[in-house]
Amino acid sequence: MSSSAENSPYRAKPEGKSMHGRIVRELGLRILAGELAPGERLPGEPELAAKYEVSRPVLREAVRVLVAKGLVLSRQRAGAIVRPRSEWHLLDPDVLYWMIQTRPAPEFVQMLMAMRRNFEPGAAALAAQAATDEQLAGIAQAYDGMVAATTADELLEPDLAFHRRIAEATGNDLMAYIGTMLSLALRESIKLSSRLPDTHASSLPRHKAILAALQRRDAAAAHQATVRQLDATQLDLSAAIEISSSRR
Amino acid sequence: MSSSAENSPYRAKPEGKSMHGRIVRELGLRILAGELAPGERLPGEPELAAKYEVSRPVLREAVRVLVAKGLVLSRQRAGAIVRPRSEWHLLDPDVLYWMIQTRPAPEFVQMLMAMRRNFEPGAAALAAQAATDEQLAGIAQAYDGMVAATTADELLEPDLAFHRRIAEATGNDLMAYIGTMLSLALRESIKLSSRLPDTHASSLPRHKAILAALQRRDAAAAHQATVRQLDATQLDLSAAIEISSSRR
DNA sequence: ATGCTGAATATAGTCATACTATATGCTGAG
DNA sequence: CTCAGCATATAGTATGACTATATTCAGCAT
Repeated sequence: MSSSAENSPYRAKPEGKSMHGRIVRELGLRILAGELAPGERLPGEPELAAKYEVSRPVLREAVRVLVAKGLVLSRQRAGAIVRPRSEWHLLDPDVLYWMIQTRPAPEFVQMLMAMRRNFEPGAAALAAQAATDEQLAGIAQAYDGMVAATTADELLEPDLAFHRRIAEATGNDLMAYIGTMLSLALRESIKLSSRLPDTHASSLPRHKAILAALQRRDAAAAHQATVRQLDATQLDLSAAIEISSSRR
Repeated sequence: MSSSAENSPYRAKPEGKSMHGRIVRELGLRILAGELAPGERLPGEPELAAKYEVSRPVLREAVRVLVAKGLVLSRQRAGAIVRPRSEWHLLDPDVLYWMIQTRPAPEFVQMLMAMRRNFEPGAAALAAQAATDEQLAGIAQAYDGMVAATTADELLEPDLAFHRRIAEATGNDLMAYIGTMLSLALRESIKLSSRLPDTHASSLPRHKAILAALQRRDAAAAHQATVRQLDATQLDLSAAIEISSSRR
């Protein structure tokens, strides 16, 4: 309002996205970063609206979204307070995204890998039993995309699709959702951290083993092949973390 | 406005909760029930506001929440359209809750059980390695609560807490979140469907085996004991479903 | 006829202001 | 010292107006 405000109240500053979207992102990141700690009360609506240079309705819409994601609790008279971490909807894509950006990458990747090791083998086993022919074809197609990739960068998307589609092929909506979120988290983690060494040559046969097991409808083999693939990934990651920490 | 409207615009009709909360619930349920199908465009804001007898800002806050949960996509000029099911945030507590209320119970419970079988054994194994003494004490306390229960109803909460706390004891926030959502889903499913036969006597020793393995820090045993407990639950459920379907 | 350009239009997005409802805290009476 | 009732701060709701933008369609040029 005060500093270099335009004469028109409708200054066009989309600044990437919509007004309320911008505020959701800023407040969400501040909460995830711990700058606004659980139990803490954030400023009143008029104050926040002034700070972000938006009207109160827009500010309220932003707060509503944060409430919807479990980050804050808004009560009359008391104001909006940050909820304890255990109440946050960590598997909301936005919350997950903010989490990636505010946590030490190695720690977060380790958490992701623990999730994968506890999720993907069983998902593959289920997919071996439940996948439709179309879904198997989709997984095979993702594998083909991996084969066609010539750089680590080109490998990323087909690789993610391969694992995500296996989760979808379980026929279990909740598992498919988890697969999608893992895929999202991995993508952003990798984009953010330094590139991994080229695992192209070593990872292809392991993925092929998973695909073959699925096509044979061999649940046990699919389980085992996925475990092996994750073990290999874990080793690659450990090496990469080793390198980046020794570089520092 | 028209039918039996009060003279004051601020008619006190909290009807359980806040205005926008009510609308979020109604629209969310209609979407989950398929009454508003993916791809379908829901009425414009002024129309919806009139229908639910609220002001447009309140209606907009409700739509924002639905957007935040991945159920709808709101674009200028085009209006708000229902997103495909694969985009919904199924592990959002509200979405999960609406899902429970709009899906055939047996089908949903089967999906939940598949999730549990693919999640809890591994979580227990991790908890055996990572749990703090306080967390182990909390799990033991939940077990004591199960022992103290005299009815199937009293058994429910300690039982849920037992499994949820194991997930928390993995030290992995994402797993803890999944444990919380599973707990929520199980509670509501059970409340909604007919009570299960009294599994008190048979379930106690199996839970004790899990607890003992955790206290011994024996990951393999914790894994195995959890698998056994889930197998038993699966049998109980199959029997219960058998009964309720033959009754029909 | 066909493809392109630009104006009309419908709809969500934003703003400003005013008033209400309610939880909290304080003050005074018992 | 306890409790009831009032004052107050803050979120909740309402109204009306204006803006921004994507879509659609008409008119023009090719």
